[in-house]
Amino acid sequence: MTQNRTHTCGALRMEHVGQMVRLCGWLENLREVGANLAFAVVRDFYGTTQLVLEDEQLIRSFRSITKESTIAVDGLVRERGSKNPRQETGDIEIAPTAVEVLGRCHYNELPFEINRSREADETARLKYRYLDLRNPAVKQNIILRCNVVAALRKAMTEQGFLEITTPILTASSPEGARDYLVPARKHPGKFYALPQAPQQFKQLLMTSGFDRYFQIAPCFRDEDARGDRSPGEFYQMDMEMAFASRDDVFHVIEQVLPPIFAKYGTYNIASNPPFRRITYQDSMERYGSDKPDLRIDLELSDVTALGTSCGFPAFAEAQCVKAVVCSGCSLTRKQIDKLCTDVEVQAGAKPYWVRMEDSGTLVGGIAKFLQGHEDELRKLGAAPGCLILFAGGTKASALKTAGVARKMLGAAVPGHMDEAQYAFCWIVDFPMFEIGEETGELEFCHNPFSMPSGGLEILEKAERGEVNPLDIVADQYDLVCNGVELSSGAVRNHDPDIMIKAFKMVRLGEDDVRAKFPAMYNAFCYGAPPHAGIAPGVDRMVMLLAGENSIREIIPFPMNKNAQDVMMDAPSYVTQKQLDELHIAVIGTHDE
RNA sequence: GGCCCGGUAGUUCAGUUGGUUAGAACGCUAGCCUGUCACGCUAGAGGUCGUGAGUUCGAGCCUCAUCCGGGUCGCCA
Repeated sequence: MTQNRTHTCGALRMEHVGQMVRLCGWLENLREVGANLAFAVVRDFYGTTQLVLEDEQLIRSFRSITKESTIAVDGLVRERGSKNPRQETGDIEIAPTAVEVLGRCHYNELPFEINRSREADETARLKYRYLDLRNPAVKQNIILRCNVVAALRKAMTEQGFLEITTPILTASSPEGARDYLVPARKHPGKFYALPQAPQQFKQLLMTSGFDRYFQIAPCFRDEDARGDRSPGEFYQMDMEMAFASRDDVFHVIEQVLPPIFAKYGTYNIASNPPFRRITYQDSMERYGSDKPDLRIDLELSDVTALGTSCGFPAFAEAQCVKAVVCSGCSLTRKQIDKLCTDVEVQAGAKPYWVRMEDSGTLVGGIAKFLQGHEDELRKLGAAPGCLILFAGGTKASALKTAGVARKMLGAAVPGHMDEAQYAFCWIVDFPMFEIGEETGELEFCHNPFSMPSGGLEILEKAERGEVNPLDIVADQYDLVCNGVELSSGAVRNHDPDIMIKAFKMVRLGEDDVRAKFPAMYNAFCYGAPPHAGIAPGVDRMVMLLAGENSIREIIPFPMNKNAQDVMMDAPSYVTQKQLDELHIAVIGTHDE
């Protein structure tokens, strides 16, 4: 018996009735409904097909095959006696004449039931990921990912971008995340690093004249995981354009992403491009976050004057007090307290609350301090039936707490969030510098590659004391969708003079610039084009499109939270011979 | 690294104030059943209650320690 199948398990329809076919796949189920009648289900990548067994001999052979074994079945396509409208092949069934086991499943109990694997323990799913992926619902996310990556490649190529691969083994970068290091056998004591991003290579490509580059780029960062952040490695749709401005980058992204979201997404796009642009400062003031979820219709109000003067002790010394007014709130006192506690867990500070009764009087929480201020609150939108949350403290703390409160209120109170859509926006004008928490000195806020808005001139003004360095913004931007930071990008600083001046602001000299980014600095001294780029995260994009909350659902072989591959048992110990070759001495392990 | 939640049958979970032999569903095994499709019915097997110590006449339950998992904050130029 050869194994060449004539059809897949998702292909057969009424038009095939009467044909002899061969199907290959996994034996999913056997239902015996009588002494001489049983039904089996065979599954492959494309779907499932029902087999009808009407012969005692045949039923006995199927009974002896463990579920999830792979089989080849020859048989006649028949119309079903009773059809199943929920199955794509539900009009037909196969009456097998022969069955052959191709790969026996050695276990009659699996670590979890294939079709219910999403409910199973996650460690078991990851350990037996090859079984988990047999579940059509799990598999579908991987197919989605493949389609999205293919669509990105196609769209970028059509926009005139070249996909160019950059090295995986490269130099450790001095700033940013922790590097993954690879010992260099031929250079004892030296290490390669896996790239945190192809940042420097793509900028070097710009100086070479490849003026439209992109890459589905693997990026490696040794930082702890999150629900939306896989440990270790992730992919970005990295792109860069020469002789280009911020608007050119926005235009490309607004051409490329919306059709992909429209075609592969679970929801509709809230508004057509161009996407709304919100300055960083505006976003922080109005949403308490630099990645606002615009599906929520709530905004923050500044109530610093009221908060510090109303007599509420916790706000008396506050630098800033923010309020979120949420109309139509039917939460019970218990639910409000729970929400405030949840906000505290995430934001580090607790919000305070009052509710406006139908009569217009304030009750609950800090109501007694606000009595007599009802008119001021009404100006912020307060109305009978509304809940108002207050957050006060340092400006950063008040914004963060109010921002988290806004998100949680939006999710908890019906009518304030239309979940079933994709709401995009650009966050622009990020600050260039900040006062470091540990050093108390001026530091780069994000990355030093961004062009300060105003160029050399603004830095010189800052140097002369005419401009506060903290007011300088970088030509840097984020693409945000539904409260998820999809992407970060910038107009790059391609001018060595401006670079040196920017580094000087944070007390670093030309030597430091040369030492930190030798290739890029040197290259820029040979005539560099102005350039700008961005790098949308592929994993997060697919996560949004799939409507998943865990990044692990859209990665083919994810690691667990502790950066372990429990299926492959990585990381693992290596032999002494391997260590010797690499000139590595291990001085201690956790297992000892 | 901090904080929160969890760990009981192959799987998902319940388990009262600390009190007899630790339960259910699904799965598995056997039998019955001629149109099932989450098939149905009957019976059965299956448990170091994460690990260690403690309190107690008695611990799945209380205390301490420890391991593992998830979430979150720190971190992520």
